[in-house]
Amino acid sequence: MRVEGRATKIASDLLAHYDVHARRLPWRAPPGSNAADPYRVWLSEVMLQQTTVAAVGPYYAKFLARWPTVQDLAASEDADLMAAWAGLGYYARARNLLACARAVARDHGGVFPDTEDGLRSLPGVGAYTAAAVAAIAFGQRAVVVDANVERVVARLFAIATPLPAARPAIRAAADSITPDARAGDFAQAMMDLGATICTARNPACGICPLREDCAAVLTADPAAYPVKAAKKVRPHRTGHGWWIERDGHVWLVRRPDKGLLGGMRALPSSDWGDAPDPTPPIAARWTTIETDVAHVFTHFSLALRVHHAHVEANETPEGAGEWWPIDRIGEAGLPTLFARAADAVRKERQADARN
DNA sequence: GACGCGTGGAT
DNA sequence: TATCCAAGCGT
Repeated sequence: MRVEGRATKIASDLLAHYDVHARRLPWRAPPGSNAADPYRVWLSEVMLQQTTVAAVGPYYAKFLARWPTVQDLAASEDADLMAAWAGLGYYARARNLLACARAVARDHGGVFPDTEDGLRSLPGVGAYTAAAVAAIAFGQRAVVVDANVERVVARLFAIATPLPAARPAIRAAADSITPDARAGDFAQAMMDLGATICTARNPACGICPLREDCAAVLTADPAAYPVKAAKKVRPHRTGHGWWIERDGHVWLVRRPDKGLLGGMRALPSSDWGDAPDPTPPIAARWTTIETDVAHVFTHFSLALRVHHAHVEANETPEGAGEWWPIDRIGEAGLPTLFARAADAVRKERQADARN
């Protein structure tokens, strides 16, 4: 439900600012053109979920060069896709990206649905992404609410209810200021504002184009919005990983599709539980690296104890896996935790070689 | 609605 | 150094 007056002023103020100050981003059509490619918009939106623009940049360029169309992506091998995504995090996105591309290719003739509902039915496309693609790629009026919009709207309207309980009110407020025309530009303008001016910490209210529309700027601390519930403390866990080497190769496994680092290549490892002395995947003369690999995940921090050993040419650990050439370890697509473990082994080898 | 799910940069 | 934070989604 759109309310005339203040809401109209907010949209026009913001769009006028956007026309001059819009960030130039690789996935954005040039100013004045209506050439937004749904595939590119969708690809960028999925990569940008919970991920910074700076981190996405090189991945977006790599993906677009390698898979220029949704059909190209749909035809890719799972392992290639997962390896290309390695390092970007939240790997369920990569699995859903491929599932979505294949669904578009198979069920929609290679053409993305142009409605929010149609988009919403695709794997990995939630409320935010469906609205963003509908607005940005198809020019439809959709209420696009991400963390930036939540913050900007909570401040514009000085919404004091803590998140996540405030979400319905924030969404209604966002709906009230979303214009019928240029909804895609409006959404991107809101996100630009949140990323560059109405930032989480130290917002630059002095140069904000919505300063005279904002309720929070009249308060003692605009940055206090949105109010958030207290966070839980992050537990710490210890795990073990094994570097099994044989004739210039290392044994890599593929992690189960569900759960942490799902579907990714990895070193064999223990559960991240409390098992003090887990059983190695193969009997060998193990050496343990002195310094654990420290890594922080969203919901726990981990100290990975890395063990390494050589095995004989006829030995192979039980279960599925592959001998991967160590001089091409960079191409294995290891997630960051295991890439660091591999680095730790390499460094120890180099140190040993000097002694 | 809560929880699980990565990573790296900024403060 | 520790904490916060980033264009969320699926269960």
